Amino acid sequence: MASRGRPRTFDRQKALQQAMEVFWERGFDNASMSELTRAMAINSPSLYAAFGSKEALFREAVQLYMSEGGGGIWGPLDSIDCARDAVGHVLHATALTFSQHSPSRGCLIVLASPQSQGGTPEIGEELEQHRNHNRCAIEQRLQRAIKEGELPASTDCRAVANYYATVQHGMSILARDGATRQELLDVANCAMAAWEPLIGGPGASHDTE
Amino acid sequence: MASRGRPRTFDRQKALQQAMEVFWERGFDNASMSELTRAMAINSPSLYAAFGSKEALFREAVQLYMSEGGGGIWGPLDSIDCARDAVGHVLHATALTFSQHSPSRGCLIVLASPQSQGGTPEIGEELEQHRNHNRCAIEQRLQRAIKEGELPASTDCRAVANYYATVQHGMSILARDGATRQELLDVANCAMAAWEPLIGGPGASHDTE
DNA sequence: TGATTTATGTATTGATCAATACATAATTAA
DNA sequence: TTAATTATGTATTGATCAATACATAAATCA
Repeated sequence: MASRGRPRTFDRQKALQQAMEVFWERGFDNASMSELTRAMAINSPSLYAAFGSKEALFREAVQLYMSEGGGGIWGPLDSIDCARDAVGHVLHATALTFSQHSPSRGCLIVLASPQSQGGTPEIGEELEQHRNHNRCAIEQRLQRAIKEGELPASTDCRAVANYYATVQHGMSILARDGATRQELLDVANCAMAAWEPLIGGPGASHDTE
Repeated sequence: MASRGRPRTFDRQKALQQAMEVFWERGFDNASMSELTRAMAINSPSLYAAFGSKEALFREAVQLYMSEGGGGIWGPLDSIDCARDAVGHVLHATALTFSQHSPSRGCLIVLASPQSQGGTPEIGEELEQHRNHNRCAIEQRLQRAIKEGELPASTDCRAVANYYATVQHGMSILARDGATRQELLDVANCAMAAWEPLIGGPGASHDTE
């Protein structure tokens, strides 16, 4: 089935990639249409014909972001057998992903519109959902580890998941403030140092001396 | 020395307080002049006469924010004798401060303009400086604790300070995403669970992979 | 008193925002 | 061919942005 009218003269996927970069660097509201069209090397009517609106373009950019950088961070959470390694991977991959550009860029999901009541509420709420989804993913991974006998049943999965999600979110700010890859990795390691005390469970003693 | 011309008909401090609330809820760029003047109950010429510009108003609002909420968080860092208690206080006070409004609001310094290259670069860079200042404050507090013999000389102050600053930043995102006071307190406690492993002395480091 | 100074309210400025109207170009279907 | 369909480039829309011009009001100073 060939397409009917005049064929598109630009690569839709490459244009989307460029748009994602702009949204990643500038956030949703700060990224202007003129900035987007310049980066995508198209005129605004072509953008609206291909993507619908700035908001729809952003949603596609978020999907692309999650399938690339985000995928490497959260994808393996369920496939890694050991729960500690799984959570450790999230923080480790976060450090690597957030520092793959220079200067460090942090997370689009966290930084693009951090205020629910901010500029465009729909966007803020959509990103909030993604963040909550990731938070729940950690919590469910911990609950699975309890079922499998890896963690004690007394583990406060909600609190621990909130904690690691908080670290992951905070790493975005640290990255944006110029942290190096090594500094981000160090933060990840520091955060994982809490693992044993947190899931020590009843009777598990970690006393020194 | 009495003032010369027509006296101001509004309370400058109360107006500034209202402006701070708007910036806190909406961020710098998302807070429009019409929104600010409405909250401050003045017209824009009065605002410009009293504060200079939107940017100058924001800087004053940041100062007010730091003297109120921020003061309670970071002020006692140096006056609390035990380093662990000092850092613990920062996270504990953060949990209380971020959840004192409903819904939870997080930190103006973190959320008002999280992207250095975002909307107004000068604002982003100013807030980045404040965040870096807080990060350094923790680091210096830890170095002091080494000097006083409370912590082993092998403590990686930079890494530990980055870690706790990251948690503190991440709590802003969690708060904005609707976390309750108890959830924020739980996160603070989880983060403090890493303290003993982290300052346990040489050879106590854990790697994630 | 009259001159000076500062604040206020109305109305508006140029700039920029996201989104389109419109005429034209390039393709397929008949 | 001709009609239908889709994309492109130029130019523009109304809305909103931060910031002011201007006339007037209310105070102090001489």
